[in-house]
Amino acid sequence: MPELPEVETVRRGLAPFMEGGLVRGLTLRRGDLRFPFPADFQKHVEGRNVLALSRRAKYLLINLEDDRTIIAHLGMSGSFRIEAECDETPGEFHHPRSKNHAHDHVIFDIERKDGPVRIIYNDPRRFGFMHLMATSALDAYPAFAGLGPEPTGNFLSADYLAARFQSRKQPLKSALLDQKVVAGLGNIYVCEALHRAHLLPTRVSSSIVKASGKPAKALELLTDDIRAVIAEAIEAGGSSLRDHIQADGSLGYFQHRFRVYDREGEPCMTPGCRGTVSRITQSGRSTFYCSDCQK
DNA sequence: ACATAGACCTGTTGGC
DNA sequence: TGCCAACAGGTCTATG
Repeated sequence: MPELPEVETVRRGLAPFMEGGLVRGLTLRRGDLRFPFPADFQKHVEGRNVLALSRRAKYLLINLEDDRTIIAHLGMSGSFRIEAECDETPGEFHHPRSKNHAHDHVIFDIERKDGPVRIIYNDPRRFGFMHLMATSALDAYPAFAGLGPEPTGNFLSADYLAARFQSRKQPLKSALLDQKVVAGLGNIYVCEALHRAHLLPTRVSSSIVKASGKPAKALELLTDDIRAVIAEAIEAGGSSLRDHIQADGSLGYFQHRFRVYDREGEPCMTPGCRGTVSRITQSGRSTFYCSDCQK
């Protein structure tokens, strides 16, 4: 589920409940997710205030006082939800019936001026993980070394991509999935961006760079489309927050109409295009595209 | 440098 | 209805 826009939505949803709150309790329902939890995880976290929530690529960063930051990754199936205290029975929390509580692995009990809240991390497949770093040493976190620029910021440009693609024979799909090229793109949004840019996912990356090393027009368009796809998805996440947060407290899953992803056999949505969406496998992942309007 | 396959896990879906 | 294979939004490792 979580590519950059979903993680950003989770961050925005959690921030009002966690920032400025005190972690009264941290409950681990098992010893590990994808990796073991940090040694003395509770000891480092309990009794500390949450200063801020931020995000890098698909990583959620929970910054605590005393130079500590929790680095959380949601893997494929991780999600957070928020439970408020019941009015009638203080100490009890609202449990949405729709949720499968079997995979509630981590519980943050947050103390706030307006009452306690419970933040629950649920992850059926357990590909997610949580690590702990000194905030002052965050840059030394191995996964952050060599991470590409965020598609939301100014460092992603056609010139930058041209430099990265210049000698790449990799297909565009693989190059864009590489977190060292652009941080935060995943299978869905790469498919969507390439569809918007009318570029075949199988196309050799260097083919959209001119001999001079300057970006071809196609790469200029691709850059804009990556930005647009991500920005729109973050927007969609924002509206889903307003709609869903009261319903069951879940964060991260939101309705978003994709133009190609998971639409195999359906008509291409490019205006004027009469093609049909195809599915192929590239490096073990499904790729969706239209062979009529993507070249 | 690059591609592919497999690993980690459980849940959902679609075909028979 | 049941059963089973295929597949799922992410990374990491090993192997060619």
